[in-house]
Amino acid sequence: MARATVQDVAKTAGVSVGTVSRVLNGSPAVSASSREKVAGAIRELNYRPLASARDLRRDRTMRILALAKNLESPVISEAFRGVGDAAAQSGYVSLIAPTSGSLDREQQLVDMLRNGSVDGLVLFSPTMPDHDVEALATQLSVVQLCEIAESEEAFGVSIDDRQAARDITRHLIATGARRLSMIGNRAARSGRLREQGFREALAEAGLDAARCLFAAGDFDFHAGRQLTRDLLAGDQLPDAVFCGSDTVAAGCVREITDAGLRVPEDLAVAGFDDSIQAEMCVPELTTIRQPAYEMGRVAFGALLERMTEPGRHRRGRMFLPHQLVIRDSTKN
Amino acid sequence: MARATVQDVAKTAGVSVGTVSRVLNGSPAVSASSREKVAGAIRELNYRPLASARDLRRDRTMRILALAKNLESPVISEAFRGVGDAAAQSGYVSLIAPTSGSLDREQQLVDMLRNGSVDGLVLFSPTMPDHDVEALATQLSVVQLCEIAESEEAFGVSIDDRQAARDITRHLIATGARRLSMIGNRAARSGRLREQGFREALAEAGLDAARCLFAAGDFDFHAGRQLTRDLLAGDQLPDAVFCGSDTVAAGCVREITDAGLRVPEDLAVAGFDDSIQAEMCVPELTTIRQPAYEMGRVAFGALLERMTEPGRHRRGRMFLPHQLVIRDSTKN
DNA sequence: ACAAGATTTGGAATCGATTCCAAATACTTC
DNA sequence: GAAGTATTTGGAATCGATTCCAAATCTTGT
Repeated sequence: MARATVQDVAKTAGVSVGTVSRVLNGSPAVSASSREKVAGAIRELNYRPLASARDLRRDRTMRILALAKNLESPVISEAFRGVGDAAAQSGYVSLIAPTSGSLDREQQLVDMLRNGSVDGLVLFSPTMPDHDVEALATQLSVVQLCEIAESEEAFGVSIDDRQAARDITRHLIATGARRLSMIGNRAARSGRLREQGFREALAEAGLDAARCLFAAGDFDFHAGRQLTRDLLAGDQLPDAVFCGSDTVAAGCVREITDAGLRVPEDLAVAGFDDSIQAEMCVPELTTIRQPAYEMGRVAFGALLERMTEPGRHRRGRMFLPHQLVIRDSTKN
Repeated sequence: MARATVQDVAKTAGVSVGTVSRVLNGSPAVSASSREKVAGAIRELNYRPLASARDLRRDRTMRILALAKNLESPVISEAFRGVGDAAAQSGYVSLIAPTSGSLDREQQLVDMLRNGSVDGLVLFSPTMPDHDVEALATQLSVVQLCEIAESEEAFGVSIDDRQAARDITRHLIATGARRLSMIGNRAARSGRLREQGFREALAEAGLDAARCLFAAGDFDFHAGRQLTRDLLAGDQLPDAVFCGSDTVAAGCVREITDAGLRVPEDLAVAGFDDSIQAEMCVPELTTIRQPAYEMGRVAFGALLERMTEPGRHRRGRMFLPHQLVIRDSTKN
């Protein structure tokens, strides 16, 4: 059996297509009897309005899409829950797709916004250059989340990564660290800001950074181990390491422990994100908590504004407050 | 400026809409000169065909959707990469959405298949009852991945969870365990199969299960800790614990270690999935590796078949081979 | 019972891309 | 250069839901 159409429903209900559509869309200008007849026909035929026809006529889809390099990150996952819940409350469906860091894949997905497959886009970790993000955001309904391009025009929601890194580095210094290293990710926008904050905290304490290492490829547990191994192979050991993520910090702690050193007595380690990894680690990690869920809700709010009020176009970045979470991987 | 249409392109190119469409779709019946003029107009107007209009006319979207309870699971994430890569090779875009275990949310997303927003559906961990999965799969293009409903009609790809659990339990027994406990998840279809396999391995060795515990809510690190705490509070300790996931096993190991016992000397612990958690754990976990990426590819293949050949409809389950990975959390 | 007003209804036009058919043009071959 | 075939083109019909307008029906007050 082929799919039933609004015509079929009209025929079996003995009314016109106009009336069927009015029932479908809850128009008040329908008599109770018509409403019933239509409802009956819909049930009988198991009818569903075809999305493409509706979208074509209405010129919107009530769908949004989020793009992220990968979906495993707890922060992204949590932020996307926030987006999804806020979206649902406004009648939108939110979907997500991983780009795997491939420009082609990202392009293909961004095209879904260009060709009207979705009404809006949330960018978690764009692979395209900042300039392209800016161009895209000025033309269409786009909001950035977590990783924000350097641009006056595009709008984005995140924590103040620089300040957060400064806060946690200050904490390391306050607990007695004097030779601080960092394991960072210069490939990420947020990673560069965190490095900045780290260096600022050192500068304000009149300290110089000990050897800092930056990931070449992935920024994960294995990278954390490898970079820490390199760090430990150096001639003078640091007494604290600030890692750009909890996962990397977990690798760092593991490598230090395997080398027979103690955390935090010999080396303090700090992470970032307050993901479950921070709690799984032994000792548990001092880290920065991001209000990811709330960031997602706020980001959707801005996107909704952008989608529904063609005039308005927010710009710049919006910071939500982060929180320093002190655990056993740093001295007290 | 409003969006350009195929009409606009036709006008500026000085050809008919038919010709524009033919160029768009790579029809060979177009002269080189027309092709060029159209290409020029498209560039000039920055034209993109509107998805809803195209989809309406073609009666398909070239999009598929995957649903999972949550996206953080490394197995799901990896399997979805497989789906995505295979889909891309066939010109499909694949999206994913988390249901958070909410029936309403799941319903809303499944409706995207019903109303033609997508051509096919991949179900990772349905919240709806098996019976509904079966009904859905017989009517529309659906394939299950990892978690498979008990149904003859619906098709699904997974490992043989029962056999895998049997394999790893046999390994525990082979290394000397005699009092085996399990920390499992009866809420999941795969969890029930794993419990079955666990019990079968015990039975064939003539052993009785020691106290087994099952999660009430989430099946995560914290649940693993809590359930292990309960287990250790019992009067007679087991000498091995089989956990239904690496994350739970990590919680289990942590709790055992914190209680001053040693893994594997006092208690051996086995996980499941071979996620990164298994390597982050100290000691690293013996576990079962799932060929998640390949499972994803295979699942998409079946889905494609279902979407394009209306007659064919695979049924039953397809198993891909798992692998026992032996690490330090069990004796050798 | 009739006019004026309110409510409900039918049906055609519309959204934008695709496709089919017939017409037009180009190319062979003798 | 004519006849025939092959290539290219224009344009109308189509997909299915929504919406607007005019017509029909129902209320209400007198």
